[in-house]
Amino acid sequence: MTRASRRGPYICGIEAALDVVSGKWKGQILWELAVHGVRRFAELRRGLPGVSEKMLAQHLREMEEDGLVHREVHAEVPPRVEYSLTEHGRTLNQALGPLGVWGVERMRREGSETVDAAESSHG
Amino acid sequence: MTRASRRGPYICGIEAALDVVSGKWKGQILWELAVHGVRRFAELRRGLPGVSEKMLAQHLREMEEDGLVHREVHAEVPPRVEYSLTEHGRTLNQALGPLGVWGVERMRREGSETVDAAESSHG
DNA sequence: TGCGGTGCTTACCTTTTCGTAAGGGGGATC
DNA sequence: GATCCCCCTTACGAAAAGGTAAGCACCGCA
Repeated sequence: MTRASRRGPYICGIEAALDVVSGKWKGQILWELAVHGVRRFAELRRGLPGVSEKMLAQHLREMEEDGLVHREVHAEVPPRVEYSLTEHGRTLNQALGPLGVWGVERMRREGSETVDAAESSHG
Repeated sequence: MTRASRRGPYICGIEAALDVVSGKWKGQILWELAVHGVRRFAELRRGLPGVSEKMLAQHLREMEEDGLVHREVHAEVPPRVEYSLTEHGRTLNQALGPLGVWGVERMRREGSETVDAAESSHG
């Protein structure tokens, strides 16, 4: 797993925060959950074009460990698993707001191809 | 280099911003430059315990490419190279503020060892 | 004459991350 | 009865990131 560097002693808050969001899909997962409130595994999968089941499951597990995501398993058939943000996940999302705005500015500066949804920065 | 994924088409601003700060030492480099204004290579090296010359040079070059860092070479003997933040670097640093605060909160929550300077979150 | 400081670069190797493909157990659907 | 959906897990391998060590060109200092 990625436990080697994670949760290391951090020099500053930025490190501690980046450690939790660094991961190819974590930003988008945070976004999806912030926008939709509650999402099932397959819904997230469809919302993140290109993600593999392995990476999605892995990221979700790490984010759960980090206290960002709440995972609720309904003992049904077929099994239903619902993901949502915890309070910490929501505050993280808010803390990411300014960064998202900065990112949109950067995209604008570089004239990089913007995918339609980018306008909202992060929620 | 890391050009493979960098500057890819981004889905949201967060991605565009994270792309620029993700890197083991970039947060701390940003911090050092924000605190001290101008720093020489060897000063940065001393300010980032554990960093190798290779990684420092590589990160600085990437951050220069990304328009965050200004590099000024003085044609002297011995050569003197000074690094400072550009305007974009400074605004990025500001955008990271809330994230740093969140990170400090997280460190506090987890009772992780805090290195003294962590109190200031990121400047 | 040799060492240390300046600001890097290069080669090589390990660690971490990500992707691909497959399987699995149970139920519903065709 | 075959296939699809659900939510994953495992095994394997490629790519990216990071670390180690050495070298370089020049100079001041002892």
